[in-house]
Amino acid sequence: MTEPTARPTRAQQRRQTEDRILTAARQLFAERGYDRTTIRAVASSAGVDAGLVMHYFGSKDLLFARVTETAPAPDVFQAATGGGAGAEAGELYGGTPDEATEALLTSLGRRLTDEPESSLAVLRSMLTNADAADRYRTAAQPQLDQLTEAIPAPDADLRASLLSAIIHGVIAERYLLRLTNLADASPEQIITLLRPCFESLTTAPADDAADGQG
Amino acid sequence: MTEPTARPTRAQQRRQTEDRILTAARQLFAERGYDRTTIRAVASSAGVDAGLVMHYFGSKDLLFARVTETAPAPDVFQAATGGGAGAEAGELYGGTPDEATEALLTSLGRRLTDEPESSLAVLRSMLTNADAADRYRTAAQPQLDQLTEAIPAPDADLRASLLSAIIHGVIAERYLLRLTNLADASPEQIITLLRPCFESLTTAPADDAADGQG
DNA sequence: GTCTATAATATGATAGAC
DNA sequence: GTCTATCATATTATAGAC
Repeated sequence: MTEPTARPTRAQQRRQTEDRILTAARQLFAERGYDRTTIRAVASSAGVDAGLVMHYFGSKDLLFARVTETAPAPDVFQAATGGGAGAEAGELYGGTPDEATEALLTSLGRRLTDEPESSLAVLRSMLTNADAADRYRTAAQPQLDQLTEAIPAPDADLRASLLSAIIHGVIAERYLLRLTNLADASPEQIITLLRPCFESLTTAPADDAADGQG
Repeated sequence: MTEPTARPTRAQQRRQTEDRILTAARQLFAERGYDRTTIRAVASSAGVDAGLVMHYFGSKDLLFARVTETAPAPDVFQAATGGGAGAEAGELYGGTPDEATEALLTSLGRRLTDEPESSLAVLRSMLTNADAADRYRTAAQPQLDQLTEAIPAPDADLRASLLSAIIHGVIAERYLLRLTNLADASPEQIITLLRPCFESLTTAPADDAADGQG
């Protein structure tokens, strides 16, 4: 029992090093994508040896999985439900089209302010890495379900997919391609310009809503 | 002069083999992206040796450049101007917002029907390859300029960028990610759903148009 | 708990044979 | 004009030393 709380235990030490590695990996995967990020570069950036990274995470695939599994699935209605402790993340919310629009815009506003690096790692890699693509599909599905639920139209699923694709394009060009107009614009500017666009997709024409599945 | 036109000249033979290699490369770059496409795989797919590919194109970078330089820059107003021999590709066209919307939708419709593989090669690779990213920026610029010209608003450049980002997202999810809803939808369905969205971005509110740059 | 040494493989590129 | 052989390098991954 020498120095009961002074020095970190081996487990704490390991956890700390693991975190440094994960942080370095997250950043590099987000900046360069899966293929162009090497174990060596991650280790060097974390100030450790490449062998240690392998020892802790087993393989590059598993390291990438650990980095991207922490990516928060964007909950469309997180904001609309007040963001309190009440609503579960996966819970479906029978919102109106207007609520869906505003919730989606709020969610987009957060992402335009500060998109998590783990999400950028997925977005950067998903066109050339099957695991990343799966991760994206899985993460996007609840959002798609929520939107589809809220859109009163026979083609609600396609409308939801278009909304998702639009957000994908905007985030990709702002953060990954860094096209100047989109990278420099304020979240508010973008939100304001996209609101009518989103409204048109969440709100179906009157006859469409009454229509059949054809 | 034995058999003046019967057998192909060496130049013709070479050109033919080059074309086979380019076709194979185009397809593989579009399917797997730059990094995951190997010279060996291209050669094998073209039915030749890897050394020959290097001999003809010099390097992998140059091969990719040859594949992607043939990607047609989408001209927004190609359709609106009648598609005849009159308008140059780079010529600016002082269209109205409504004309811009319809031209952009027509252009998108073509791409939703049959996006060229050389464009897909660029789109697939541009998040992880600087050359591909430059190619995309260069190809998108004329379209952005045309759109900005046609949108009567102080934030016309941001509106144009958003339109471009939206198209990018839709094309990427349809062809590269192959998300089912977007991959299965008909061009007409997508066009119809996006028309109001595009209209809202090309058409500024009345006071905005009269406003200053603030 | 961390690092060194090395295996096993794959790649872009080059030189030269036929 | 096309292919064989090879170089030089870089990577993930493993085994074992300290």
